[in-house]
Amino acid sequence: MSLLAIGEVAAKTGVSAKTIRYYESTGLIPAAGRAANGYRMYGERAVHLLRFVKRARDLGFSVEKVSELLALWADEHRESSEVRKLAVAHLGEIESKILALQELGATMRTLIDCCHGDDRPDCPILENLAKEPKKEN
Amino acid sequence: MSLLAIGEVAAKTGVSAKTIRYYESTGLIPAAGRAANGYRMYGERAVHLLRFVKRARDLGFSVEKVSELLALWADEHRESSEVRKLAVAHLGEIESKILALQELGATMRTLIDCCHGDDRPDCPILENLAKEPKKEN
DNA sequence: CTTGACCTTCCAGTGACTGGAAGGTTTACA
DNA sequence: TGTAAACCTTCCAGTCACTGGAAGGTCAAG
Repeated sequence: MSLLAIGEVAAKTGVSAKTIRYYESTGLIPAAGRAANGYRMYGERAVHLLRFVKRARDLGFSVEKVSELLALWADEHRESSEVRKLAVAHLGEIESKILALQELGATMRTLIDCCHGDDRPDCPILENLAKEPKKEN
Repeated sequence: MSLLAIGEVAAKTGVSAKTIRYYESTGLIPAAGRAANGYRMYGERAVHLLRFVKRARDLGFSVEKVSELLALWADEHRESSEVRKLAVAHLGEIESKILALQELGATMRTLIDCCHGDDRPDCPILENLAKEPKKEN
C-alpha cells in the first residue's frame, strides 16, 4: 500500500490541498499521518473519505451535514432511514430554494419586459425598485 | 420635514439599524447627519434610498450590483438600456442557479427513491456517495 | 432615581474556503 | 555543484453581507 502526499490526493479526489488542510483543521476529517519530513501522507482510506466528502458537498450538503453523513457512514449499525431522513430534508431545502428563485426570476422578467431598454433616461426597473411598499407606514 | 432616528428608519424600510450602519461604513449609502447627541438622523430621501436598496437586495442583487443600480438611479442622464443590461444579466444568473439546483434535486430524488429507508444498515445513498467517479485515476 | 429603550463605537464570528507570505524539501537538469 | 521548479509546511488575512455582543452615553416615563 502506497502513501500519497497531499497534492496527489488533491488530484485524485478533486479536493484542493488547501481545502484538505482546512478540513483537517476543523476536524471534519482525521489528522493525516506525517512522513519524516513533516509532509502529510494519505492512504486509500483517506482518498475514499475525501471523495465521499466531495460528492456530498457537490450535492449541496453543508459541511455540517456532511459531518453527520460521515458519522452515519462510519457507523456499521446505522439505519438507512436516518440517512434517508437527512436526504429528504436536504431535497426539501433544494426545492424551496428553487421556488424562491423562480419567483425572483418571474419578478425580474416582468421588470425587464416593461423596460424599453433604449437611450431614454426613464426606466421602469428603477422606478419599481424605488417604489415604496403598499403597506401604510 | 421631520428627521428620524436610525430605529425608526429601520422600521420604515425593513433594513435593520445594524445593517444601515454597515451600509454607511462601506460607503454604499452616504453618511447620515448627526443630531447634537451624536445620533444619526435621516430624512425622507434616506428612507427612499434604503427602500430602494432593500428591494434590490430582496431581488437577489449583490451589494455591489446594488451600488451600480444606485449610481444609475442617481444619474438623470442614464440610458434605460444600461439598467436593463444589468437586470438581464441578473436574470441569467438566477436562471442558471435554478437549473443547477434542479439537477441537484433530481440526483437527490434518485438517491432517495432507491433507499428503502428502514432499520436495515445498508443504504444506497451512502453507497452512492462513497462510489468513486468512473474516470480512471 | 431608576428602569428600560434607545443610541454610540468597536471587535469578533459566521461558512467554506482562498490567497499569499515566509520558509523547508525534493527532484531534475546543466 | 549550483540552481530552479515544484512540492510541502505554518500562519495570517480576506472574501460576502451581515449579525452578535460588550461597554457605555442619552432620553422619557413612572
